[in-house]
Amino acid sequence: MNTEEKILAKALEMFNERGIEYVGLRELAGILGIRVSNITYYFATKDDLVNRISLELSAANEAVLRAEREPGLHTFLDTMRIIFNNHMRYRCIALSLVHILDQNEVISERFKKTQLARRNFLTTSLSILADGGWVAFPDPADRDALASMIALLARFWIPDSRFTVHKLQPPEQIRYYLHLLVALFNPFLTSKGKKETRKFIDEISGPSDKK
Amino acid sequence: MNTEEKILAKALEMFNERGIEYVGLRELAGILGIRVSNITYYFATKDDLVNRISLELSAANEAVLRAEREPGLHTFLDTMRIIFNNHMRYRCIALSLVHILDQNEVISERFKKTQLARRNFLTTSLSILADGGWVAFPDPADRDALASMIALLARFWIPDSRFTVHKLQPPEQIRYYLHLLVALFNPFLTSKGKKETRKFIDEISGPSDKK
DNA sequence: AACTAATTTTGGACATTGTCCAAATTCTTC
DNA sequence: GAAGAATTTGGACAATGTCCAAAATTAGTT
Repeated sequence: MNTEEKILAKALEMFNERGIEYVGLRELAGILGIRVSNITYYFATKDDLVNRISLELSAANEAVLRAEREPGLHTFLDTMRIIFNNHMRYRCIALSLVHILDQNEVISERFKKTQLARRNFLTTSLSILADGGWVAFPDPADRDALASMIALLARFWIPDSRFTVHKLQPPEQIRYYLHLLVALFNPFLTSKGKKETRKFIDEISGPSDKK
Repeated sequence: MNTEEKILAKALEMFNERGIEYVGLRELAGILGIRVSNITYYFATKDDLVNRISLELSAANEAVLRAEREPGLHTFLDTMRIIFNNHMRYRCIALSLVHILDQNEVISERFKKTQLARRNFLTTSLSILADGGWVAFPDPADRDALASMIALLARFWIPDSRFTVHKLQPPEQIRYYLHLLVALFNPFLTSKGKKETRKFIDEISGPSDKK
């Protein structure tokens, strides 16, 4: 592990724990046993460091979305589960998102593209799910509203967990919001869709609830 | 208008425009034609200033929730509309909420109480709406999920508007998210409920769309 | 009107932050 | 082993929020 990787790893760890804004470069350098200017050699500004970390998150998420999987509601939910796990691993980014986008031109531009791609993924996914008979939207506007709400949930469940379920452990927080995601689908599920959501719910609550 | 009020007014204006973190005390003082230490005389720390502003928002919202109004879906939606307007007037708070709560013990404690109260308001409101026949929840869990999603929407529509509809003017942004709020109710509306949501939609889109 | 006490305002200092740069050190390569 | 590139260092800089003693202003009392 070279210096650059050490910096990235420790920075992510500390940023997640205490928040990007509250970790000073001098403290980070101190813990790593190096000098501040050694950090700025690899990352000219703190923003660059944050940018790199957020690039890692983007890469992880894009890998998930690029993966070809059997279509269906279960697959869709499972994809979201993996994305939620990524969010948790890089939660410092989600927690400072507004702040970061205000400040960081590079991330801001990339984020806009990401948002468009995610929106496309969502609407096409929902259309496929409707065509395949997993869900049914009485009103076409229901589909768009669902897409908007899923996007909102995916974007803000991490900050929301600070207020709502912050006493829970991370795995339980993820479960809570995955349940909420399923609940969003609930009014539109066909019996075929219900079966897959039940399976999904069983899977995510299984590993820790078994006795 | 005394010095304290001048500081509060100009601070809110600048915080809303550029973000709390990006307005320095020296700049604020400069525009007001006073010295920095004159600000710290009234607000010992910047946090205290932010705290006061967020207190104003809380007071405005609590006044809305305390107001006795005729029960019903239309009243509920209209109450949310007023709250959304308050959020817009104090949008700097919503935009830095996570940041503020991490940093500011006083606001953080008060916020927890506010969240509980808001949650109570939501669940009892939804129960009343169900009892009154405006909405019907096939599954009792639907009601809780709806409450959670409304809470999420109310908490994060302002930051979300940065990403999604940030090219729109504030009034249109509010309309967009009020439509989303109505869409959340959509699957559960009775015909009685449908009538009131239609009326509400007409009202909020009327004033600017009339030709 | 004059004096006193309280309130308000000021100028300057302080520690901390991210950023920057020239010099010193270490590592590669031939 | 020497030359050149890559890395690391120490110290400086401006900007920020915070703080304090002194000056200026205002309010109240005789």
